[in-house]
Amino acid sequence: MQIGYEVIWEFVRRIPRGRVSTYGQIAKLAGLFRRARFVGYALHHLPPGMPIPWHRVINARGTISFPAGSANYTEQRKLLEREGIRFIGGKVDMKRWGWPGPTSQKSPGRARATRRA
DNA sequence: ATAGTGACCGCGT
DNA sequence: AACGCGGCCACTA
Repeated sequence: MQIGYEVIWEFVRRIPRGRVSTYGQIAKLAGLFRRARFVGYALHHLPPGMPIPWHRVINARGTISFPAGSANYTEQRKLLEREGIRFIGGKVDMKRWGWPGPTSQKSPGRARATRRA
């Protein structure tokens, strides 16, 4: 259970504040192409107190993977909204808050003329 | 060693 | 848009 998780945590740590990534994307960045589930496992085994922004990782559908209403769900959503991420119908607009990748680090919100109100 | 279970994903109804 | 299904793979019983 040692090796492997740390690599994933490292990438999760790079997700900028106010943005979100997906299990699949993190897996891809870490060189684990089809292993999104492994990323979920890595976060599940994340030691308490570790300075890793685990809450910035959600699933590809733009929703939180915990059961709605569960303590974990509430916690993760609170942390994300605290960073300015908005939920619409329980979903996050990945076009707007999705993290492009390690190279790009633009700030959301002010962004594009995606004439969203 | 086999079978079941997940903080998943993407494609086809 | 919501659901179902198969693919993935580490971990546990």
